Amino acid sequence: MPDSHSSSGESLLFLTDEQLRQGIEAVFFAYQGFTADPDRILATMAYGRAHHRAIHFINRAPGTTVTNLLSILGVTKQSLNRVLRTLIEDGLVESRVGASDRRERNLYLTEAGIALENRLSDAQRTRMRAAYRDAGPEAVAGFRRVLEAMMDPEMRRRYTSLRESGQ
Amino acid sequence: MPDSHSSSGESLLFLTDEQLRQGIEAVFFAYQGFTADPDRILATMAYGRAHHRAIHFINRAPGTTVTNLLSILGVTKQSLNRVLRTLIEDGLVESRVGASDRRERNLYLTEAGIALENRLSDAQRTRMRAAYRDAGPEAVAGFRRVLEAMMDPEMRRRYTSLRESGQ
DNA sequence: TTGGAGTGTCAACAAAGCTGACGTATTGTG
DNA sequence: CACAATACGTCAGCTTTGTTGACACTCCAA
Repeated sequence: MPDSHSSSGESLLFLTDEQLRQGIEAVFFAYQGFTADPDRILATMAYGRAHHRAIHFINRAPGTTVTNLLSILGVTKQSLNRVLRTLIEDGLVESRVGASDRRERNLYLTEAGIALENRLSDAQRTRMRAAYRDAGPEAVAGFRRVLEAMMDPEMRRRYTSLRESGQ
Repeated sequence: MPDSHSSSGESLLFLTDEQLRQGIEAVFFAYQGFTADPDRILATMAYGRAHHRAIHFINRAPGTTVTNLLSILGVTKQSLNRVLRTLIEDGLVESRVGASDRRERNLYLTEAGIALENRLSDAQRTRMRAAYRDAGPEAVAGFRRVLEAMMDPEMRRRYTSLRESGQ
């Protein structure tokens, strides 16, 4: 994309360190809010954010493999495995031996897993819905555009492909 | 709550669960990118994200008290104290007895602390600057508006007052 | 048949959060 | 002045979630 702002003094002014700092702080405070509601629910169980993330992405891409989940979450195999094991033991996640490649494990949420996922994402969606409503549609489009630009290229690729498969 | 969008099909469509889910995932992936650069720098020292946050807000509001920092960061006194102690021992932060109320401790960055803060926030600002540039000024305005709406009211208050004091 | 990929697991450790309890100044109040 | 409350620091112990390193097993493909 050509730089359509190079002739705009406003655009230069916009990128002062102070403006950038405010953006950084906004991300920090907003992320606190973003995780607050699921965290409250998870705290009543023996689960944490790591469980939430695993449940979210298994729900999002049922049948996903462990390796794929690892690359999305960006943690080590050992760390994910600990979380996954408790979820399987508790009957929230099912691990099926891969059909074509039997080394792989395809992960699925059980009924109970889906129920928890709904509780968690309902809470999170409610906040997002309210924020979107307050900010308005144009703001949301900009919000999404900046978030996407903030991602590492690798993660943006994963995000984009998830988005395409989801709809 | 009255449905203020009943006359706008587009607005209703906008708030589908699928759209909200995409926003949630975008926040997750963007936050990975957001913390990646400082994390890389901090990993070369004996520091982590907690140190970064403390340094950031002490720099932002020099002379702030411990209690104030606690409420901004949303952690316990014990947790913050561990971080603060190492920063003071390492000569990055100075703790001065309060002038008016001598129970308080006013926190300041030292020269070395300022130097580290600059390294860390330069890295983070560079990414934000690039994202802002890619997305464009209107997108940034929307970005900021949605982030603010996502915050807990209490945090939004703190964010707003920081913003005012900063400029 | 053999190398390597995908998976799981053991052990040990670190960062960073938490609760609870306690001590010490200092300040404000009755 | 006496005493309660506030601000801060600290000790001890625990949890979650991340990390390395090592090793074993299964299975696919050359």
